[in-house]
Amino acid sequence: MGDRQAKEALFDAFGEVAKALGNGRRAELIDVLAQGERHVDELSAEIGQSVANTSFHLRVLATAGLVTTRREGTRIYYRLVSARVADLWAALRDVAAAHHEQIDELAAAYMGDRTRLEQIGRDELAERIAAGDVVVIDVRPAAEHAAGHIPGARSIPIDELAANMKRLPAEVEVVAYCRGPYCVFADDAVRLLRRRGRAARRLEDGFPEWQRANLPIEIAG
Amino acid sequence: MGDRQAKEALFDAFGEVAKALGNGRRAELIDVLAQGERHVDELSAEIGQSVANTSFHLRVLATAGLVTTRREGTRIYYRLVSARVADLWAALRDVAAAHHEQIDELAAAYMGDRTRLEQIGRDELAERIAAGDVVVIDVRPAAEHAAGHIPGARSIPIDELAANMKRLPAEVEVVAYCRGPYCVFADDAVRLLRRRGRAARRLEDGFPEWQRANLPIEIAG
DNA sequence: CAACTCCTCAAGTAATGTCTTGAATATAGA
DNA sequence: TCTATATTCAAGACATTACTTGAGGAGTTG
Repeated sequence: MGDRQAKEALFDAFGEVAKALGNGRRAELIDVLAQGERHVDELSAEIGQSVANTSFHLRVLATAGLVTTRREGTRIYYRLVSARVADLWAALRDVAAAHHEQIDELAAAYMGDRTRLEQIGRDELAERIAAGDVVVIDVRPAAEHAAGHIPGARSIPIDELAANMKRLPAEVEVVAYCRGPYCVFADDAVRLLRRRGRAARRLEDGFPEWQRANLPIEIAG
Repeated sequence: MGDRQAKEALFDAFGEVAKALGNGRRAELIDVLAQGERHVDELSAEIGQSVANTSFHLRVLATAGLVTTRREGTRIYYRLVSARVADLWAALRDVAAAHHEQIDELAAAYMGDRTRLEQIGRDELAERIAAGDVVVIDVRPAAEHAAGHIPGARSIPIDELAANMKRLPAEVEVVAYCRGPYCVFADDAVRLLRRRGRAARRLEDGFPEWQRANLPIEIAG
């Protein structure tokens, strides 16, 4: 007790959890799973890897105690073990963004120029929803909307936005949201809407952050 | 923009930060540095590694943007880049403790039996300090006390406690604290005090958590 | 039960991580 | 300037990780 070997084993175990997050593909998986459960095939497409490799990474995450599974027919659905895992992911992202200058450049390369993109805060959006003078669109894939979304938000995956734009009520501001601060869907949606002359902003961050702020959510509606 | 390659680069960068924490020795370093700055020689003794290897691990942490340095004469002091890093470390520890059953066993092997060890909450301790009916002892190494401590706490490193016990005022409860939930010093102190018939409890968690709870601290007093 | 879908497992390879040893650098003090 | 101290750097041995390919297991459907 209290000796070096036992201490090493304990801290190695903490390290194992960090190591599980220490791979870009696994980080992407956590980011997607923070939206809700998904099956392996979808996840594999999401991170652009083979199913075998995706399965391997998911097992690493499961062994580290970060994700768990549920079988439904031939499909196996993965989900985060708890909301704390999403908290950990957010903390990691925040530290990385705050102290790793490179992140800014990489984010800019991935997200494009965001300087002219206006955002709306969570609390303000909650008020506007209550007042009813805003249309909220969820531009994530339909499966993520089904797994949980902001109350009243319409599911219009980014790929389908151009075709469905006319069905949005006129003369009302549109707020788009997606997965989080590093998700491009909402940015793309706002740019598209503005090009077509609509008033549009993106919600700060995304759905998991809305949920973590204890704001109301709706499931499969 | 928005393509897979850019997304991979961004998430790889997040992964790099996690990877920096993904080693038991580096996790120990973060845990120690959460107490305040320390120089390489001390850190090397703290994690039981060669100075060269410790220096290597510190450079990994620095490259990941988690720690930074300050030179003073021939010594180089390392510290966490910001309080957010301590938050990240706490989030990691919490997730690990909550979901990785093995942690419980490893913690028990390292910490010993804690079932009979009473703790006192932060808020309760703050009140008791204000009321003046408690003696608070900081059983971490003196360097950590010097880098920041709970107001009024006496520095009595665990090695020196047995020799200094008589100097503690009689008939007053003693509260010991150290580095955090996985630090053995306070446990050892409480066990020693109780064996000698003193009323003693340990503070829940440790100094970094006290600081993160925005309770008052004192530096080099 | 045969064919199919979805997922996991095993083996292999190239790349990366950990720790040791010994040399090199930077600063302080005689 | 010489010496001592504190830290970093470089090279190398050894273990681990990431991804591919192909086979195998589990459940469903005809």
